[in-house]
Amino acid sequence: MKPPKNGKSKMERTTAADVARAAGVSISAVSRAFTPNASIAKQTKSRVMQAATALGYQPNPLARGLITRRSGMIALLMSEVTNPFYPAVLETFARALARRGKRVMLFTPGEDEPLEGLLPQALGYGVEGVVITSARPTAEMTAACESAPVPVVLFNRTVEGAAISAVGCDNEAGGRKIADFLVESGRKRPAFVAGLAGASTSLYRERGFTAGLTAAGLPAPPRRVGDFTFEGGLRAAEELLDLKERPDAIFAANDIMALGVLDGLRRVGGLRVPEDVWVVGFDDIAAAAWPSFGLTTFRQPINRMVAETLRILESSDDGAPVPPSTVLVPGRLIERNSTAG
Amino acid sequence: MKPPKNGKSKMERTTAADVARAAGVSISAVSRAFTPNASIAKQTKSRVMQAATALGYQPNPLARGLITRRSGMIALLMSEVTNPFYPAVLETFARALARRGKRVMLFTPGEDEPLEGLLPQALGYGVEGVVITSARPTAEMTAACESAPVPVVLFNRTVEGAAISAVGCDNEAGGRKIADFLVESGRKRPAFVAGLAGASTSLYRERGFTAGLTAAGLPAPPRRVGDFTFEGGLRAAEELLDLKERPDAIFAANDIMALGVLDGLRRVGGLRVPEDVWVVGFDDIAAAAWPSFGLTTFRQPINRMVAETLRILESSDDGAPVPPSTVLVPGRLIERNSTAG
DNA sequence: TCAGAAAATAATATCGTTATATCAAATCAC
DNA sequence: GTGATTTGATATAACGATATTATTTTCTGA
Repeated sequence: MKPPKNGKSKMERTTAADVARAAGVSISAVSRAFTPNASIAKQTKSRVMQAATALGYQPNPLARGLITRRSGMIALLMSEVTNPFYPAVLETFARALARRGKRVMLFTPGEDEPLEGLLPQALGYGVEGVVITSARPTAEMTAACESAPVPVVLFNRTVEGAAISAVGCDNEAGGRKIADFLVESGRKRPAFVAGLAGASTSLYRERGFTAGLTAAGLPAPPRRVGDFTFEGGLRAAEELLDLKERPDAIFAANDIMALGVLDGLRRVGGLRVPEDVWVVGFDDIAAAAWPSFGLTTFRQPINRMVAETLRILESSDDGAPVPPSTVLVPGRLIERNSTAG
Repeated sequence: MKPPKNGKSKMERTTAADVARAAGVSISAVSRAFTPNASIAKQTKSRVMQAATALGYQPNPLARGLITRRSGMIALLMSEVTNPFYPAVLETFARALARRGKRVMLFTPGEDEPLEGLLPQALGYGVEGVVITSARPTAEMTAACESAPVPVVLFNRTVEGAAISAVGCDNEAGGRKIADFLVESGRKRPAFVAGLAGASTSLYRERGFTAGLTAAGLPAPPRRVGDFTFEGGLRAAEELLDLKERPDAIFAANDIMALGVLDGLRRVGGLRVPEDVWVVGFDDIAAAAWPSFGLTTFRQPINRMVAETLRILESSDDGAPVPPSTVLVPGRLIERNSTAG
């Protein structure tokens, strides 16, 4: 049994009152010392701060949040944590917020918990903003978002006609760019692998892709659904190989499916990439750059997307509601070995 | 401009007082209605609940947490979110906690933010427990953990001699098992790729591995450091190929490095796996099962590890401190195509 | 020097809940 | 039917901070 380092092992929390007593000032002074731009004399502030650090004091976010309605937390509603794109998003958010002294509170629905319940819960915690990623908002949810007392931003998805801010990559332009790239490189029979039905990202990427192909005089591409998963992509590739006219290029709506497609073509179909078939993805996750894959893909600029999201969240910081805005940041095509442009 | 759906667009939060008024009872009654095992008449409770759902009331976790010291949140301290093993852990925790009505609060250090600062912050939010994963606790931090007013559990790592609970896979047994497997299959020159220096997981896995080899009369394996990253594994593979005696099997301390090793052997070294060299990893992340890799690996039973962690966190639910315990759950070897046992 | 403005401090109300003490009513034993 | 015991409800005091208002001190300029 070693003695505890300082007198109190299960330490009582030190409160503002303790600091005030130690510094010989009022509690209000302590509060003001910790409030930026508050009216306080330099000398008083330094005395308070000194006492505070000596006692290891820092304001209790709960108590502060109760009255200010600001908890220093941003809620992140995320349901598909296993697609590597989203952990990357999560990390970027966490780091960017940490830099501002804020924290991420993660809300993931349980097994068959509906997403709707999460928003009120998050609001109950007094979060200062809500970011919804990788979850298809339902109609009720849309309404709830619109009347939420804090800014809500959809990340990497949009809801047509709803008054909710959204930040994303320009998916349609991305799809178009990929189509143009394939057409210019002489591909004749491109195919498409979609994600989940109803997902706005998959939808817009397909729209741009198809538009590009038809603009070049090619027919609308054959399509399969891959559910945004590796296994789904693999299955889709197998199915596309059974077509009368085998595709000479496959664009999958996200990278993880594209990797599945690649593996399906090589391991199951016995084909070579890119000699026999080209493969293109969307996202630019880390695995896309691994030598085994060398996946050509459309990079989503996560950093900028996160920065724009935070900008929107902070733009109504003083409570004044701002009109919802939609921001589309441009991405770019990263060519690797799965194509030979 | 469409009118808001219900009377109040930026709705005032409905408080316990509102519900009390509506139900014709005191505020205390409302509180007791929401407290399990509280002394309240069935009839009163149902009347309160009815009014509550009608008004869309639910207790404010902040206010509740302020006085009860229980916020319904578990803090997760995580620094390496990009190794796919950890998002899987994160998701498992989030789902398991959601099932109990609790939430995950994620604390990720900023760029060069020290880990020490996170623990006090988390405690300030009144979290009911802290799980530390993928972060090497320093000495100060260890002390802070020991005197924390809520249970702290190290997930997938241990600190020797510290009075902190820890949950992990039996890393030493895993390393031993892999050594035995390689030896029995006739491998003569196994090598090892370590993670970060000082990481307990890498250390124990290596210890078991080396013990198994020496028990079979083989020399201690040549080793390289791979920093727990794909690129590190790739580099380590290149270096191991330059040895006078080329290894005929490589065990990497985690899967992501093992995949890097695999790719390095194939793409850079021009070797075949498993014909020329065997590769074994540790974790069993999703990518290990992809056809391109087919990585033989030691599966960490995430579900059981999470369950044990929560059990420890909850065991001192009533405030009574419980002695720290260390739980090692067994994993198992998953054989795939990167070995030919 | 002094009135008036500005700045710094202090005192008190408040955020929304639960804990505690108190009291009234209902139940029980004999 | 009385006194002891349980049950249900209420009122009030926390929890730990900030907002607001009131007060004091310091500064400014004629």
